[in-house]
Amino acid sequence: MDARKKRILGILIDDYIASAEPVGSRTLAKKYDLGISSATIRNEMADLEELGFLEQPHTSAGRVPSDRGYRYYVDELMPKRFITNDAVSRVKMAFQAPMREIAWFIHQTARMVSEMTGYPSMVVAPPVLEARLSEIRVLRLQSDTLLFLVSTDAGVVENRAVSVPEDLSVDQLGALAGEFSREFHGISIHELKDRILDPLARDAERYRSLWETLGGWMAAWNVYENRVTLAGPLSILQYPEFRDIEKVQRVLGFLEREGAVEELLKSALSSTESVQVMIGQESPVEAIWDCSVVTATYQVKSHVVGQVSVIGPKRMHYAEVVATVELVSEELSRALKWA
Amino acid sequence: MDARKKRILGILIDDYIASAEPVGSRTLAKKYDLGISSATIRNEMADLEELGFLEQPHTSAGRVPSDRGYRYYVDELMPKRFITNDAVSRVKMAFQAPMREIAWFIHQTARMVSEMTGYPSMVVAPPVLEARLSEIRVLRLQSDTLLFLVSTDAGVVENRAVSVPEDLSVDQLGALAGEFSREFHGISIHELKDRILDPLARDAERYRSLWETLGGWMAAWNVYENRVTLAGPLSILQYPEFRDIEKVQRVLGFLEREGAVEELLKSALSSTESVQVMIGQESPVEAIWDCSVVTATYQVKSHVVGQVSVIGPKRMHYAEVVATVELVSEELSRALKWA
DNA sequence: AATTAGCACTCTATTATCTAGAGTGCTAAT
DNA sequence: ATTAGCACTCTAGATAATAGAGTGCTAATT
Repeated sequence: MDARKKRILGILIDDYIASAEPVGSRTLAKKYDLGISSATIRNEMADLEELGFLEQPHTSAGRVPSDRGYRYYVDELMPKRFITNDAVSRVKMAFQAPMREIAWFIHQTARMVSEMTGYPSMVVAPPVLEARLSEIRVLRLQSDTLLFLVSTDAGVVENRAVSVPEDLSVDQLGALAGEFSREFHGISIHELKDRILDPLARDAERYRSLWETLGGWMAAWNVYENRVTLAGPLSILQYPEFRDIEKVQRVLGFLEREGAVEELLKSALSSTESVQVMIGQESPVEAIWDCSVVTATYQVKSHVVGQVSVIGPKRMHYAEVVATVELVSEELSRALKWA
Repeated sequence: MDARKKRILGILIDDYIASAEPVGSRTLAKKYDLGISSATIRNEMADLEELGFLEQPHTSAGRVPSDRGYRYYVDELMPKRFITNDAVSRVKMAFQAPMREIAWFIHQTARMVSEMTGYPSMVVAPPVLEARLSEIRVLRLQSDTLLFLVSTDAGVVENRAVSVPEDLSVDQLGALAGEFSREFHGISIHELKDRILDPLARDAERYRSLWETLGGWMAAWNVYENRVTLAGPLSILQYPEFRDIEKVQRVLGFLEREGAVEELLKSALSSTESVQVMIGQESPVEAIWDCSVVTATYQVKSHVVGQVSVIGPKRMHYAEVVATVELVSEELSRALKWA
């Protein structure tokens, strides 16, 4: 791999990323001022193909990068720090907005990433079910409605209005909240769920119907077990590689399947790199073998708690996407510091 | 329009809804036991075409319902109360789950409707910005974090954790909340926003930085100005009329455009019918001229506050969709009664 | 008078065939 | 080592041919 080969490979991939058309030697020679003829480029391209960086859709077409070619591009060739000041300030701004429930926050993040990159984005939320309870408060909203406010070490995760048939006084409410907080402090929501659902684990006589209500509430809480938010799935329709409806369905079907994306992104957690790129068949999931996935992790208290991810055609604008995803995940880590 | 014509029209539309293929006289005669020959059916079909209920894609193809044909089908021919017990219990169940923020609730509703019908669903949320404030509570979450809990006559709409630099005592907090509640009771969130953002309208000296924080919060609140949640947009990909990516983009592009759907559905508000069907070119929006939209309104305190809507190809399973949308909107009205 | 069988006609979707053009690899000249 | 030249390959797109489904009309039948 001499410098000229690298140069040609880099330019070819850039051109292909921009045009989506197989790149021929003549085009390359004419369009870019390489100082060598198309014949020479042809020879180099033949070498690059032999090395496995390029492939031909068919004998008389131009060349297209192989998975390995993209890999080399991502690791060695692509421009770094490809991000505008506008983007940086947009992201910083977004995370200065006041806090809300985590689910919503994650949702907005995914939207922003998708909008900025032009590809679908998946964001994995922190594992709320494993957060430790710090406090439970109970407020009276209306005569027959209580509001439960559950704080954890990951912030306020949940609040719910619950209709309670029993008539509890203000004092009783306070006592109830205190009791809850004491009894459940430090356990995870996951455990809380089990405890409340298990009739043996609790004093069944006091606040009977309240317990039952809470039980129902908890049982319905599995919404949260899906930690992944998908945003902007339709943006892939604009790319010519997704002209084929079948392909679109295969990919988007996978992305929409609950849990599937979470599973996929787990395989990106092992790396120590802050941003990881998964190209084509490097993915364990066949449905997305002609896609690439770029994933960054974010942290709370220096523990990885979630991921910010982008999916698109292998012909992806890697430099920009990597930079964006990295920026967002960093800012997200910062924004979650209050947790 | 004698009975036989109606029968033929009804069967033809049912068949076309199921098959997506133009229906010919021979097919009709063979597949359904009408007791008349294909020639007779041909004559009837020619009449129905002349009446404007059917049209031919080209001379030697079968017939396809026209907008007017679908309209007649929806108004007169289609089976009523087309809904399974399973569906009914699913919906009732869903609305028994405990309450959460309205935005989330609406989101879940849209998802359910899309899943049940197999078409994209749009749900218009109640106009939260116009709800009247009933109470504001302020809690301390952590030493430097306050939680604002805003109740309105449409329920708990919002809660936000806000970092407050000032060190307020418990008493001060209570006083603050009381002051807020008194001062702002009965005004809309819309007005609240204006008031807080206007530095002249308030005593600038007390809680200065708190006010500023709240101002920032309010300024960012325009998220809520988009009242529409879209769910399941990808489901249209499965229908053969959306084999064409261009068309998909045109329709989904419209659905994703903020405000566009809200605008469209406004035109369905005038009717006194609980469910309204908009067929093809009956829609004011050209982008969805080969779609149909089924919309039901829901109420709080017998005021219409939002809509539940489904969009799909004109060849839509109207009976089922109408029944579903009606059921969901009724249950939604019931569930929101606590407001 | 309504229905039906028969038939010529129309139109599309599919398949087969042809062609231009872009790109290649190889060879010989620079 | 590079490049010009050239024969060769393969696809995308255009054109032509064909089968088949469906129609409308007419004349026969009930």
